Amino acid sequence: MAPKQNTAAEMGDTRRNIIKAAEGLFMEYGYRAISTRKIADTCGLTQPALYHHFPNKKSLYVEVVRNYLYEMQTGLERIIKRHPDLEDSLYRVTRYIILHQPKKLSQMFHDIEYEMTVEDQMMISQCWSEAYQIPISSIFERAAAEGTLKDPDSLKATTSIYSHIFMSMLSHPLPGDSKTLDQRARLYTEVILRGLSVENM
Amino acid sequence: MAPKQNTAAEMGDTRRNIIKAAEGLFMEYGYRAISTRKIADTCGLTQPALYHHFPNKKSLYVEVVRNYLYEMQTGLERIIKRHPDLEDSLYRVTRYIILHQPKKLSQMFHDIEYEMTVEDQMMISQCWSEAYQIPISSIFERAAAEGTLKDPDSLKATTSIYSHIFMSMLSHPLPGDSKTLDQRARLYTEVILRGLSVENM
DNA sequence: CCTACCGATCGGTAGG
DNA sequence: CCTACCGATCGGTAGG
Repeated sequence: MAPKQNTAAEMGDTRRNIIKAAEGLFMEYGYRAISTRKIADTCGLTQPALYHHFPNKKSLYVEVVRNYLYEMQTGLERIIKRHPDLEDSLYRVTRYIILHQPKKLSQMFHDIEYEMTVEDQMMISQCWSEAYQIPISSIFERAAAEGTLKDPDSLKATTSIYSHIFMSMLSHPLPGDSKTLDQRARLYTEVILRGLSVENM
Repeated sequence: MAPKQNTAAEMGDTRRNIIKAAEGLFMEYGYRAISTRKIADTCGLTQPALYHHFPNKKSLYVEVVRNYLYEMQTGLERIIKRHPDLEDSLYRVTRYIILHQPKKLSQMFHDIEYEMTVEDQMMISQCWSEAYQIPISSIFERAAAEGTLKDPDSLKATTSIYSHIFMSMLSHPLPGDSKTLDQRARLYTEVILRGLSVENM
């Protein structure tokens, strides 16, 4: 019985399967909590077979993150290009992020900070910046130029800090699951743009 | 040579030392990433000695979280009782939380959700509610009664959701370390109360 | 509170 | 892509 050997096309399929299975597991439970055996089981492989596609666990994780961030970047850039209005753009971006964000984005940050090498951290933080920071900051930049946004200098901030705060708001899902996606997105947009107080100014 | 045996008072000291050492480690690196040996080393003990003070790793973690949440509750209640004004109160609470919050609060949530038993989760979520949710909601409740806060119903929300969003904003520290504590707290207070847009209403 | 040690599980390798 | 296996590390226990 010859051991199974796949064609190049099948290899590529298997590789994509592994990345998608690992994405779901890593993002929900974290890097340390997921063993290579668990990932292999989910794909219907034995654990050593993973090492035919990736040199080690860490580089599989890096591929998962790169792949996820690239998809997010593509999605956000598409929305922002098509919707120039500040509130409309923020609402659509919020919807998109809530829908596509892995359960715990902060889990991902933690794993990158404590489990990856410095080189990987730098590469990933570049991808992160291109996927989230730059697209969202560009919304605020555009609005600041139009005069519909508070001048960042007046708050001793920047549009980059604005986008950081906005992303933070979205990173912990609201507890009440009764609300619709639309309601959640409208609530976040309202709060980030106009705040909670009644008397404005 | 008789093995070392401590008095009851010394036992209590050792216990507190363990909790404080474990707090720093667990909150920064996460439950799984910190071994019982690492905690013991930090306290100058051998690993099996920990089991003289706590039945297992999980119950030590639970004590760490309870202790942390209780200190936070005391601090927040004291501030809120003394400062009735909405903006003033939020500013002081923000300062206090930034100063006393463990590096990654979301790390704590993840560990509680995935590493603790359901019974411990229920007990801790009770403590969490008393430490954060109830005190911060009470600020918003008071302001809503005064009419200085947007009616939660009008946004299909509640003061509890307001406080959840507010806490989310604070849970990821701002990247630029150049800003002072005061600047950070003022920025958060401004954004949560009045938002980022210029035209209000 | 220590020394000595256990069974389980981990990431990764050898060899086919 | 599989079987078989390694060294390291983990949480926890025995016994004094």
